[in-house]
Amino acid sequence: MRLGEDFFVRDTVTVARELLGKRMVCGDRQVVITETEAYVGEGDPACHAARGRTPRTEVMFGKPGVLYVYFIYGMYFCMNVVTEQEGFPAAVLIRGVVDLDRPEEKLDGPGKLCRSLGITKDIYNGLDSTVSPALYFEDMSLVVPYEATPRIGIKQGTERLWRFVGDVDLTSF
DNA sequence: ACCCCGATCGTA
DNA sequence: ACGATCGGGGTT
Repeated sequence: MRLGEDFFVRDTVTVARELLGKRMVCGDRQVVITETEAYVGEGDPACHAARGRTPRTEVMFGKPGVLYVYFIYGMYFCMNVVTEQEGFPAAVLIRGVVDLDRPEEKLDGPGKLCRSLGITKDIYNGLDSTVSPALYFEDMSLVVPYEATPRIGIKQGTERLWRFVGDVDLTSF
């Protein structure tokens, strides 16, 4: 069952935690989410929208469930899903997944998973995952133990434990 | 127009 | 721990 706007419109930290163990369908690829981070509004110094609305961060202010894909370090893309109500800029960064068909293939790292899944800004930024056939999320009633840690690669806001690393067990699949 | 640096990755 | 890499966002 596809995750809809009602799932993503909630508190970002909750959505980040609950995305662990959810299935992500991207074209013919099926992966399970194992690592996420929450970026929450203009009061979060690590959030791209911390300094207000800009052309890049526009989608973060928009509809929950829409993808925010950005380009970084001259060579990587990173993928987020927008959360909370329209007008409040927040999103969950997808940092790690495992391939359901090749569980040994760990796609750990936001740049690596976008490269492997072919997720680029020009095609995927602004895509609505609640209606798009190209990329969407599904519940798969998987219980995932997790730990919360500081977010990776940021210099401000490190005191917030908004990175979630799941211990995903796929042996029942 | 342009400068600077990043929500990274791979290797050491 | 650190260097590669470079597009483009944010500011001038």
